[in-house]
Amino acid sequence: MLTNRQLLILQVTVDDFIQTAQPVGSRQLSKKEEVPFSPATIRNEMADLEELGYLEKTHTSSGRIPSEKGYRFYVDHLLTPQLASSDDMLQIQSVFKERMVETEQVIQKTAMILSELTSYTSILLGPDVRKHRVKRFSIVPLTSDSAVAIIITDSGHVENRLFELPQGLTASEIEKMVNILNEQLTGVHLHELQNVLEKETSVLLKQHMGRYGELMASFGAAISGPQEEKVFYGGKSKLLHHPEFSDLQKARGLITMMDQVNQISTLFSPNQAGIHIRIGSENNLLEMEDCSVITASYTIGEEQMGSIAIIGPTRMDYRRVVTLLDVMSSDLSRELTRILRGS
Amino acid sequence: MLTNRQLLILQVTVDDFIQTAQPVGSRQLSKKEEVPFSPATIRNEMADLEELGYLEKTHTSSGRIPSEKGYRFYVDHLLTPQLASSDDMLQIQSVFKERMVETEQVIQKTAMILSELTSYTSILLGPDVRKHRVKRFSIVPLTSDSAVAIIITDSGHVENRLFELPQGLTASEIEKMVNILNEQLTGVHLHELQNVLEKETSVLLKQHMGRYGELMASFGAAISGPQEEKVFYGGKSKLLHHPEFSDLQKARGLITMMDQVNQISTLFSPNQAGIHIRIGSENNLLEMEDCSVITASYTIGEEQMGSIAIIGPTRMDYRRVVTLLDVMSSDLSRELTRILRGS
DNA sequence: ATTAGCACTCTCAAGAGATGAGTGCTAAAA
DNA sequence: TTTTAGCACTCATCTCTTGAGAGTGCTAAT
Repeated sequence: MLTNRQLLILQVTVDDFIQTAQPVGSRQLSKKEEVPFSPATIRNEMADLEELGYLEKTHTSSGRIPSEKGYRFYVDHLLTPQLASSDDMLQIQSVFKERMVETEQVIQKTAMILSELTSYTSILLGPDVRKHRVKRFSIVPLTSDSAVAIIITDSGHVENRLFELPQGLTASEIEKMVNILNEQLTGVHLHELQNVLEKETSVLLKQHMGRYGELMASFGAAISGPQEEKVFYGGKSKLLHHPEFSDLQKARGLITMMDQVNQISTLFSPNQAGIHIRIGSENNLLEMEDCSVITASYTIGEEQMGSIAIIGPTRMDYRRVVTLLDVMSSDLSRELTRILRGS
Repeated sequence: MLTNRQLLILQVTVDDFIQTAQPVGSRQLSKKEEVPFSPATIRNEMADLEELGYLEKTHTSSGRIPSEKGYRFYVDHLLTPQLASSDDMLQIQSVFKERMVETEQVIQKTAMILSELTSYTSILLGPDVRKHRVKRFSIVPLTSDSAVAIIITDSGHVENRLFELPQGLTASEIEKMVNILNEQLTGVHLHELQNVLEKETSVLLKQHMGRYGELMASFGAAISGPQEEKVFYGGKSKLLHHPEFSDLQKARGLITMMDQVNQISTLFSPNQAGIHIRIGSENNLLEMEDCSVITASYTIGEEQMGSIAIIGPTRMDYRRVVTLLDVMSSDLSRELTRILRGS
C-alpha cells in the first residue's frame, strides 16, 4: 500500500509529465507548492516508487517517467472527475446546433470536433447495422439479368446490394417476391435476416416462385453479405504532432495501422456502457505500444449502438479526454435518438 | 535545342536519380556503358544542362538532381512507352478474377493493387453520380414526421436521404407523390434533378398534394443535397516509406492533406481522357511540392465516369506508373461496364 | 524522519578534424 | 575544335572531444 506522500508524488509526477513530456526530476518537483518536501526526500520516495514499478527512468541519471503500471494506477485511483469547461461545452453544442438529419453527418462531425478539442485522433464506429430491424424491402431490376436489392431499416439506414437475376423472371414474380419478403421479414433484426430467410421465408417463396434455387443463391448471398460497421475518423494526422511520434518509424506504423480497418476493431472493448481505458501494451498491438485508447459508447433509445474512441499517446491528458468523451457520448446519443425517434 | 549527348546525359541522370534517390555525379555516370564519355566531359555537359535549368545541385559540390523543368522535359520527351511486365499483368488480372458485383468493391480493390504495385499512394474517384440517371424513386416513412427518400440510378447506385414529413400527410398521398416522381423523373440525370423537380414536376405535385410547400422545402433540400464523388484510397502510408518524406514536417503535411477531401479534388485535372502528369508545384499545393500526380480516367460504356490518380514523390518511376495506369484504367473500365451493362 | 552536500552518471550541443564525393577550371592530348 | 587528365577547392557527413546541465544515489548531519 502506498503512503499518502507517495500517492501525492506519483500524482504530481504523472500530471507534470503529461503536460511537459519531459522526465520529471526531484528538484523540479520540490519547487511546486503542492509538494513541500526537499529534493532529497522526493528522490527517496521516487526510488521507492520505481522499485514498486510505478515509475521508470529513461537513463541512469534522468528524471522519472510513469510506467504503464504507473499510468494504470493513476487512471484507476488518482483521476478525479472534472466538469467540462464552458468553452468546451460551447464547441460541443455547436455540433448539434445545425440540426442535421443524417446520422452519418452527425457522427462525422462529432469525430472532427472530438479530435479538434483533444488534439488526438478520434475513431467513431457507426451504428451497428445488425441491430437494426427491417422496415421495408425493395427490389429494382436494372438489366435483364441484374437487380439491386434494397433494405430500409427502422433507423432510416439503407443497405443495398447488386445481385444477378435468373433469366426469364417476370416483373410480377419479382413483385410477388417483394411482397412476401416485406410480409415475412419486416421487424426482423438484420443479423437474423439470413437465418429467417433460409428457415421460414424460403418455404413460402418456393411455393410462389419459379427458378427458386438460382434466385436464392444470388439474392441470399447478396443480402447476407458483410454488414460492417462504418468507421469514421477525426484528425488522423493529429497524432503525428505529439513528440512521441517524431520517430518516423513509429509514425509510419500508426498511419499504416489506421488504414487497416480490421485492426481497428480490436481497439474497441466489446460494446459495453461506460468509459474504458487501455494503456500501451494493453491494446495488444505492437504499433500501439506508445498509445492509449479511451472508449465510450453511444446509444439510440435504450440500445448500445456504436462506439467512440480517442487514440493518444500513453502520455495523454486522461482527465480531459474522459470528461469530453463522457459529455460527447451522451450528447451524441441524445441527438441520434432525436433524429431517429422523432424530435 | 539540346544536343543528342545532352539528351542522353539528361535521360540517364534522371533515370539514375529515380532509382537511387542520390544526387548523381559525373564520375559515377561515366562508368555506365551507355555513357562513353569521361567525367570531365560529362561535367561540362551537366554544367550546361544546369544553366538551361534542367538540373540542380543540392549544394555547391554535390552531384546533380533533376529540376522540375528537368522532370517535365523527361516526361514529355524522354519517356519511351513500355509494356507492362507479365508479372504485373498477372497481379492486375487478379483484381477482376473474382467477378465481384459491387462497383465499390472493384474500385476499392483496384486502389489497393495499384498502390501495392507502385508502392505509391493511389486515389480513385468513384463514379460521378451526377451523370447517372434516375431509375426509380421510393419514399419510406419512418416515423410520423420523417421519411427516407431513395433514388436508384440506372447504374445500380442507391442514394438515400432522410427528410422531415409535414404533419398529417397520408400514406396514399405519399404513394401518389412517389408515382408522380417516378413518372416524371425517370431517366433524368441526377445533376438536373433539382432543376426538373422545381420547374416541371412541381406543377403536377402542387395539384395533387396537400401541404405542398412544407413538403417540398424538406424533400427538395434532401434530394438536391451534395452528391459527392466518393474517394477511395490505396496505401495512404506507402508514401511515407520514400526517403523524401523522412522529414517529419513534410510527412505530416501530406497526411493532413489527404484527410481533407476537398483538397483532393484539386489534384485531378478536369475529367478528360488520357494520362496526365503534374509535377511538384504544378499541383498548386504547398504540401505537394515534392510530389507528382499521374491521373487517368475510366469509363463506363462510352462515358467518362471517374478518375484514377497515383501520388508519388517527384522522383517517381514515371515510366512504370504510366504503364500500369494505362492498363489498369482500361481494365477497370471494361470490368465496370460488364457489371453495369450486363456480362 | 528529513535534509544538505557531494561525487558521479548520462544526455545534449557545439566544435574540431578527417574523409570522401563531387565540382570548376586550366592545360594538354586527340 | 573537342575531349580529357590533373589539381585545387568545396561541402556534407562521420567521429571524437569537450563542457555544461540536469539528475541521481549515498552519506552524514540535523
